[in-house]
Formats: sequence, structure tokens, C-alpha cells
Amino acid sequence: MLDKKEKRTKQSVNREVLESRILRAAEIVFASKGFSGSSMERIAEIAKISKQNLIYYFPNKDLLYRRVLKEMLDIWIEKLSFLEVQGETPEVIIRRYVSEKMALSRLYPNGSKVFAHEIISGAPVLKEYLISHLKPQFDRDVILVKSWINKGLIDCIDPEHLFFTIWAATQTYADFSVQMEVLLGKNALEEADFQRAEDAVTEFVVRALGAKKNN
Amino acid sequence: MLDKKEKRTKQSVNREVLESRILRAAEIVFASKGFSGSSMERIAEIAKISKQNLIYYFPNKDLLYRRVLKEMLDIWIEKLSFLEVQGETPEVIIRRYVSEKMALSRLYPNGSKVFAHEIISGAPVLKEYLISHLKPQFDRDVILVKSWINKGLIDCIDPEHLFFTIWAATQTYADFSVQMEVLLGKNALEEADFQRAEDAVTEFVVRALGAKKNN
DNA sequence: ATAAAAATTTACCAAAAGGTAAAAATTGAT
DNA sequence: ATCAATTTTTACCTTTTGGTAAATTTTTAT
Repeated sequence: MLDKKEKRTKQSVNREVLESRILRAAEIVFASKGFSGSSMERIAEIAKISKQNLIYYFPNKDLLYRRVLKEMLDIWIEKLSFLEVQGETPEVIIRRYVSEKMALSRLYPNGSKVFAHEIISGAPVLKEYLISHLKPQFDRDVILVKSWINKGLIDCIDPEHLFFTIWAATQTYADFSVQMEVLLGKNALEEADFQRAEDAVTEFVVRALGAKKNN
Repeated sequence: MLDKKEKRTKQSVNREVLESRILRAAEIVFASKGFSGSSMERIAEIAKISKQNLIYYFPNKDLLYRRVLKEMLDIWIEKLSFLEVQGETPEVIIRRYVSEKMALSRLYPNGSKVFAHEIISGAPVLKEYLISHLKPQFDRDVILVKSWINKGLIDCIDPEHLFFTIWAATQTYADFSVQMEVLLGKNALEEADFQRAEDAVTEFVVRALGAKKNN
């Protein structure tokens, strides 16, 4: 009874399963319609439970929305620290960064879209987070890129806008996938498309930086 | 009475003024909330008329939404034909293309956001348009870029993904402006920011293409 | 087996939303 | 000035939506 952490009863397992099913459903709906355009009814429908039961697990829409956003941000934060490995060449770091950002678009297209809706809508929920978490990391990463430039490791480029371009170029494969599908004449983007995309964007960035191979 | 086209009465002038005020208001609201999240009430409020009066001019929300989208697309189509001027170097053409796409983000941030919401949501309204209008133009532009590569005018690069990257890198200055404002520590993106952005993105693309100066 | 806790369903509800219908007010043409 | 056309307002109506409250069912601990 006191041991709250490790109770693996049938109930607690079901609860976890159901919660993540709900979160996935919510992600789908929020990705498609944004916060205001999504209804609890529709989320419940996709999660295959009743609306009232959904409300039992997530007492209100706002809370559910924040949970979905938080899940996505946690993954991003974990995967996207630019500085992590020291002693690597800029090219290696940049290549891995682009690769990981692209993987996030491929693996979490819905979360990416939820984030996109949120930002386009003026980031009513996330603005504080951007200020408190993203900006400090951004500032550090900009300084690192500047140091690369000063050391002559890469060509002179606007560091802030370098990041904006990398983010945009990778994020677009989640957010604007429908447009690409139409233009590439496909029903869905496949692994091969993402690989081509990653190669293209990576080449793009590496060439633009003129990254020097020899450290 | 029969002369429907050129009646510049007080009424017809007011009608035009009011219609465009409504369209601007609708653009703002749709940009912020997407189609499903926007209400006619709210649009009317911003246009400073009653909801019923709004419905008199635009009998339903769907129609109003399509008009807003159409306005934006008309502008884009007009500004973004890649092939237009022959006898120019790839670098000149690319530079102008990036510059014009960036200008659209600067001048029509709301229209851009409406478009973004629409595409992220799966393009329920625009899909047909993308297939019938955008894809043919895209195919032509891809062929042109391929010809540049074959002629050795630019370095070898994936043409499709080149366009995706240019679009993403420019569009992001409209759609994700809030994020950039936070990261740049500003209340709004100014002319100077857009100029820096344009320079950075242009440099980026031109370097990546290794465009040869001498035709 | 049984009482407590957790999960699900049923019954509602007030506010918001898209829209219809028609009356009232304003403007235009003669 | 007056009648027709246009614009605006007023009154409603139905559906959707987020959410409350309570009854019912299922599961867990003893």
C-alpha cells in the first residue's frame, strides 16, 4: 500500500496503457486541428473510449494538451543538445544534429505538428518555456558556432539564422509532409524519402558552412 | 443598372472596403487558430461588424476561409514563377526567388500562417489545388534545376529537396516568427531582421549550389 | 466473501457556434 | 418625394462542446 511506485497490478498496467493510448489519440487530433479546433469527443473516439471516461483520465482539455506538448518537448530536449560531445569537428556535430532533428520529424510527425500549430498560433502555452528553456540553450549554441567561425573551422555565417534554417528545413518534413507527398507523387513519405531528405539537407548545410575536414 | 462593372457608388465602394476589412480580419483569426478553431463571431469582432452582418457578406465560414486562402495563393502564384526570365544565371534567378519568397513572409505573415495551418492539417481544402496547380509548376522547376546541374552551372544537388529547403527556410520567418522573436530577444521581427535573414538564407543556398558566377 | 477503491457509464447543463428568417433602417434611381 | 434595392439589426434555433454530478460496474486488498 505504501509502496506506491512499484505496484504492477492489472489496474495500474491498464491505466498506463490507456493513458498512452489517449495521449497518442490526442496527438493525432491536436496535430490535425490545433488546440481550439480539437474536441474531447473526437479524441475519445480515436482512443476508443467514451468522452466521460477520457475526462476521468484527463479532467480537462488544457491539461491533456499540455501533456502532449510536454511529451514532445522532453524528447526534443533529450535529443537536441548541440554541445554535448566536445572534441568533435563542427562537421561531425552538424551532421549528427541534422540527422537527429530529421529523425524526430520522421518518428514523431504528430508531435511536431502539434508544436507547429502552437508556435504558429503565437505560442500561448509554450512562450514561457521558450524563454526559460530554449533561449539559454540557443544562446550557448550560437556562441559555440561563433567560436567555430573565429577559429576558422567554418566559413562566416549568421549563426542565429543558421539554426533557424536547419530547424525549418528539417521540421518541414513533418509539418508539410502532405505538400511533399503531392509534389513527389506519393501517398506517404517513405524511409527512402527521409534518407534522401536527410542527405540533401545535410549536404546543404555542410557545403554552406564550408566545414573544414581537418579539425 | 446594366453596367455592373463600373458603378462606383457610395455603396459599392463601402462594400469593397468592408469586404477587404473582413478578409483581413479573417486572415488574422484563421492565422491564429486555423479553420476549425476560428469563429465567425471573433472574425466579426475584429472586423468591427456584427456576426449577422458578416454572414450577409460571407454566407458561411467555409466560403470565407476559401476566399482568404485564394487571395494568398493568387499572390504567391504571381510572385513565384521560377522560370520567368530566361537568359539569367542560376545565381541571379535563385537570389531573386529567395528574395521574393522572403518578401512574402514579411508582407503577408497572416496569409502564410493560414496556409501553414491548412497544410499541417492535411490540406483538406487545398489538396486538389496542390495537385492541379503547384505540382506541374514544381515539375517544370525541377527539370530546370536538373538542366543547370547537367550543364555544370551548379553543383550536384537533389532538386526536389532544394525547393523544400528554400520554402521551409523562408516560410519559417512568417510561421515561426514568435519563436524567433523569443530567441532574438525582440518583441517583433523588424526590417533589419528580415534583411539579415534574407542575406543568410540566400548565402546559404548560393553556397550550397556552388553557383558559378560566369554564366 | 466483502468492503473499499478504481474505472466506466448515464444523465445533464450552460455556453458557444454556425446559421436561418424576417423586420428595420439606409441608400440609390427615377 | 417615393419606390426599389441594399445593408444592418433583431430574434431565434439547432448542434456541438467542455464539463459536473452521480449512479453503476469492475477490480483489489483483506
